[in-house]
Amino acid sequence: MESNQLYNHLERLSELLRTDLRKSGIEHGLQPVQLEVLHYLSVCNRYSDTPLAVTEYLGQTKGTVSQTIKVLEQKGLLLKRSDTEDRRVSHLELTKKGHKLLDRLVPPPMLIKACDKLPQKAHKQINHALHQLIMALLQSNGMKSFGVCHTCRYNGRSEDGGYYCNLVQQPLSVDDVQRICREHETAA
Amino acid sequence: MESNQLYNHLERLSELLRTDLRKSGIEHGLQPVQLEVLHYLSVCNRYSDTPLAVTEYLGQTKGTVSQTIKVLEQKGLLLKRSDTEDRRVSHLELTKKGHKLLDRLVPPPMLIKACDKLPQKAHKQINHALHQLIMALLQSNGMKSFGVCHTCRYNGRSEDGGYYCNLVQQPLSVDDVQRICREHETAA
DNA sequence: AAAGTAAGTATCGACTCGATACTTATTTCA
DNA sequence: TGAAATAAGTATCGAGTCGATACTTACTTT
Repeated sequence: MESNQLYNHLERLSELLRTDLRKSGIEHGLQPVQLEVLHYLSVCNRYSDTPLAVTEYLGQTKGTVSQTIKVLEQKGLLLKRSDTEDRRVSHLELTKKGHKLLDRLVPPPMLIKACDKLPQKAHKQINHALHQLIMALLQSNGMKSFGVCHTCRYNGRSEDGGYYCNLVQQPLSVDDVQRICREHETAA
Repeated sequence: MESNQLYNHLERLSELLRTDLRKSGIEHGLQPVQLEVLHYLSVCNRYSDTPLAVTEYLGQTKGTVSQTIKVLEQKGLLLKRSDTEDRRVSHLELTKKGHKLLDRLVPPPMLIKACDKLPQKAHKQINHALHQLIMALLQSNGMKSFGVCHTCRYNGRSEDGGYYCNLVQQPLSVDDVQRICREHETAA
């Protein structure tokens, strides 16, 4: 069984990460899943900052995510605003307090320490390997990729040379194209 | 910040794995953490099959682990036996039912699918990268390695040519040296 | 306008997990 | 040798997770 060893590693890694996340989060009254939501919101684009997008990203139900968001809002770490076009939709935005907290906790200190000791080359290899694995997982299970616009098949250029999304038919800034989008589809 | 991208990947991977584990576990009435305990017990050696070892491996408190184990015992997935030498200590052992269940759920189908699509070479690279990362994490944070006896500094040979552990002063079988030990220390 | 659908919320129950206090067994050491 | 310290594990509590279900509100379809 080839995937056995791989699973051993993944489970261990996952457990180490989660334990560390729990430990550093608890000092600020945050659960692992809450940190994950904050982190996601800090890297997603303006079409992907809704509760539903979080739901898809985390693979939970919308009820569960709704709870998590409520708590984060009460803690003053994020702000909820109704969409002006479709009032069923909410947009979530980190507050300054939220950003500050995230900056201190993510990436977790444990990981930073480990990275410092790794040579540049190993670092690159690991990053590449992880990316490859994630892609394989998503593709072979027909899941959304949640990649950055830059690598999306809908991403193009407008006449003035700027970036342009052919799906939502909107221009994108340089910052935009480096953010995660829930509509992302890998370029062919 | 070099570790940022790495963290993005790790968090995503961890989340994907956990969601899948939750989904497949729920069908058998098992939580992710319960599956992790079962899996650990299936790969650890006879010095590492105690509640305390599980506690260290999962990075939780002994109270929490005690609960988890109690549930698994009630479900008939594992057996608890008192140590004959030190009656404070319990040894945990998967039942046939436990082994059967684990065989069906681990590795998770999602991962198996992904592995099938990955070329042999990529598979090896990913495995190596993960191992390297785990080692870096454990070393730079002074944590127990939980490696297999085969790679331990205490592992040696006895006069008759068999394996021998210089820490517990006991001979080890061929099967033994491929199992995870809580006393494991990386060879110098 | 009515039915259908989508986004999000409210509530409930089973479960996790840390904290604290406890029991029992072993070790230390005066 | 006997009391204190320590170790392994359990019991209990409370805050929080998470899925299921039912609901509200808003948009879409026909």
